[in-house]
Amino acid sequence: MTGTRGTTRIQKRNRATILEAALEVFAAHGFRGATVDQIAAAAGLSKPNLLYYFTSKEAMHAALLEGLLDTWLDPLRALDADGDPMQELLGYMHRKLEMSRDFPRESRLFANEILQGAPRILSALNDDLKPLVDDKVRIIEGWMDAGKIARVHPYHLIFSIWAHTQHYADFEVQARAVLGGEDPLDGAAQFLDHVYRRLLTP
Amino acid sequence: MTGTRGTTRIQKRNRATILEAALEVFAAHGFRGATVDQIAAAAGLSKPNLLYYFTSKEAMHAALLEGLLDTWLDPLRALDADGDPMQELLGYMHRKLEMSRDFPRESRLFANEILQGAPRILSALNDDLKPLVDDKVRIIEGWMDAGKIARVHPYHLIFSIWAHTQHYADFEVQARAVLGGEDPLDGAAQFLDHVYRRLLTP
DNA sequence: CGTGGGTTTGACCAGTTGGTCAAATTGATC
DNA sequence: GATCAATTTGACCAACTGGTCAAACCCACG
Repeated sequence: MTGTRGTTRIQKRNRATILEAALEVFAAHGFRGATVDQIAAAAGLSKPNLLYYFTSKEAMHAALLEGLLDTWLDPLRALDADGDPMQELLGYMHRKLEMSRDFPRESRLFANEILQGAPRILSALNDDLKPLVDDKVRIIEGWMDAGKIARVHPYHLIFSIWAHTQHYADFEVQARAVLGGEDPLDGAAQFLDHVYRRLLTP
Repeated sequence: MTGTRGTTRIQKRNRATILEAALEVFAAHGFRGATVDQIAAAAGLSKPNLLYYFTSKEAMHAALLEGLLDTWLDPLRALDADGDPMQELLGYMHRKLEMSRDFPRESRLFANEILQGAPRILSALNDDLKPLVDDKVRIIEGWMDAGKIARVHPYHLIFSIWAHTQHYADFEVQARAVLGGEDPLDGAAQFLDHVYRRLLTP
């Protein structure tokens, strides 16, 4: 496709188009539920053309997952040891909540992968996710030792934030049904702000 | 298969065996990711034999989902307006958490269905789930009005409990990776008890 | 023990799916 | 505008999938 030179303008455009379509379809139907034909239709390209840019359906899925975990963890990386503890933790929660609103398809893609046992990103969970969380937990424990925030199990605190934000993205249909059509995320920010403020106030 | 008489002993046994196998496979791979052959292998029966007891793959899935929502909501139904508010709400949370431990496959089956947009149980969410939640929310609001528990958004309080318990069941792989192999549910009960006690104490 | 319904299965089928390939078309560069 | 690589596609294939069916098998009951 490209001899020894870098990527073409066309390549760049088509790769992006394909990944956008693949995200849409994988998020809606899961890996096995998605078909290359569906992705091709969503991308407005022919099936053989997709397989000219990505060697397989697997490759498209892998390309999406590759960047995802990184993006997903960016808010946690931003947790600053030198900031105000309550502000930092609430800020982290709010950023994650914004991602639930802005990237629901990415959230579902991730959820699908974890639900199947994380076969394709288990190593990344151990190699990248765990060290990062361990690092941030140490910061949080420092804040607790200093009496800046109340003492709670720091790992479960993070799980709790993940649980909430993932739930509002992935289970939106259910929450919306219960609320009679109202957008669940409308009240979520205020509720969660209150929950964690109350939990962490010393 | 059975003329006019009731179900045979063999039927009862095989139906149960098949549903058990189907739950295992559907929970692990989702509806489209599961194959009838896989279920047959897991059940130790031949594929045509499965289709003798269930008219289609869809029918097996439907049979599983049918009872699931009911089972899933049993703990919420048990929420007693006449009980002690804090005890009732903490008890509900703990019962849900026990279900995460005891029925992780059912939890994943449910999660898969919701993730795909709840195509097969959306009507049940509106017809059964919503009225039940509405009813219990009224009870909770009564407790808040009476000053027995702190005032929080009651719907989001329920979402919060769902989010936590669903997370510990469906994202177990991730949480376990972060904890370095330790069972996430070990510390969950104590953490959540603390969270909701602190949140709801007036 | 035979008989009739309940049960099981090997062989089979049509539709779908991921992927291939040679040929055609397009685009950039001189 | 000639040339060659990059791009696109129609036709095709092998494997898989859900489902069918006639024939075989088993089991209770007389």
